[in-house]
Amino acid sequence: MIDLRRLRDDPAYRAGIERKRVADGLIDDVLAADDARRVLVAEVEALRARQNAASKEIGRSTPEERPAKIAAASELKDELAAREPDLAAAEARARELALHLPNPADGSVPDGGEDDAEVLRTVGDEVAAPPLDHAAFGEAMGWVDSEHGAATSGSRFAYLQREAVMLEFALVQWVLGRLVAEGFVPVVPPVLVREQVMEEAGFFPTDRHQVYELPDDGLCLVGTAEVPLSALHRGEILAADSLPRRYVGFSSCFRREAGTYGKDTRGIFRVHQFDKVEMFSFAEPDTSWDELERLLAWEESIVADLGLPYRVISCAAGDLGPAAAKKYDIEVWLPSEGRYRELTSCSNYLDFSARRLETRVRGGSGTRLVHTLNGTACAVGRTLVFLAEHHQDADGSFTVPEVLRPFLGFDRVDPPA
RNA sequence: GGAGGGAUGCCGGAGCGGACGAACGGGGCGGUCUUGAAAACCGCUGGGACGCGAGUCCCCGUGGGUUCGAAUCCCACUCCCUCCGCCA
Repeated sequence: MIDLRRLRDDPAYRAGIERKRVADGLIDDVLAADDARRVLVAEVEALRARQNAASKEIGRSTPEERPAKIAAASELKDELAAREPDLAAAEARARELALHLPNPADGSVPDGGEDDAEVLRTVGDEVAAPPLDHAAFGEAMGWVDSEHGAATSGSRFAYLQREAVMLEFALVQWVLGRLVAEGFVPVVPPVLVREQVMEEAGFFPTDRHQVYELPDDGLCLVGTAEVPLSALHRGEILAADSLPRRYVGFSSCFRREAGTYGKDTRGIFRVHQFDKVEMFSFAEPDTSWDELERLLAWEESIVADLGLPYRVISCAAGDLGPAAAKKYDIEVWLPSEGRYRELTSCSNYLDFSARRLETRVRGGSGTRLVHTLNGTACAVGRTLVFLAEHHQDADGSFTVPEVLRPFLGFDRVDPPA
């Protein structure tokens, strides 16, 4: 949820929203709805004040005076009751419209869409493609069974098998261990959450089409651990000296991938269900930009230690999604496609989701909304995709990245005979 | 799944439908006293909306309802506890 007062008063704030390409007139509609709301708030509250005063007087009156005063208060009550539905309607409308406005893009974010990201740095070499692409390799190794996955659950589902499973848990162990050592609290969160949490975390209504819902129970399958992690301190006021609070969540993630027909259909690059280790920070408003850089640094070190060549981009305004004010993607070179593809990302939401979740900080200059940030520590499936190409040897075997070896009983995997 | 009990401020814990945003205790903050500290004593100590402001309004798990008036009565929901049943 955006800050309506700032939208009214701060032209830069409004400009940040406009850079995200919102529907024509939506901003003005929101402002108009909010103005209408405020007019009614003033009117209804004045009526309520009169009614409250009248009622209080009854309590102080003698029994003889009461009937007349009750009659008078009754009239005020009816007058109030006649206006209240208008206020409720105005509030609902203002909120409904405002929910569709995205968090403004930060000033440092480039203009444009998907193709306008700014490349910040490139690390490692753009190596040539190995004999097999990730999908063919996964099949050859007996790691990925998409055929039976599709038979059981439909397209974009797969059975992950054999060493790939061991690699998954090695990755998770390694990444969790590293981040716990940095002070992150490890969490296995619920993956089914209430619809309300989806809205408060900033995903509904804008991204609703990407989410699996279980209407009988009023629950949704999360697309990332970010959702339950952001709701962890819902309605709480955190002590300033307890920040930043950093959590690292492991969860399965479920995404409908609507609108991606025919895109990335090979292998497990893009599937409906995958596991992910996700970082999440609650930070003080004054230092959240530093926190974003820290998340990025952790992500880079993880990708680099896996031996993957990558580049860091700052996403353009139109590609940020509704909640992020700024987002870095780490894109890894995918040899079989001859281009960089997204592996991880991190974003600063500022107070956008904290406003709906009502998570605040107390201390210093009073009580303020916290800032929330999130970043991918390890998207397992996609990491396996890149490992399959970068650690595939000429003879069709697989070399285990150095950092994962302590968690596995083997250093390399030969192709099945 | 069945039967009961509960949810109040930072914490504990009161609260006959009318002066309750809320007694009392603890904690915290400030002050007096003291060479310093402790003790004692005094004061302060929730969040949010609207407004330039004075101020007004809302919040006692959540959402409705009854009433001139609800922390207090009614309904639904959520969560917690106890007992019974079932279960990986």
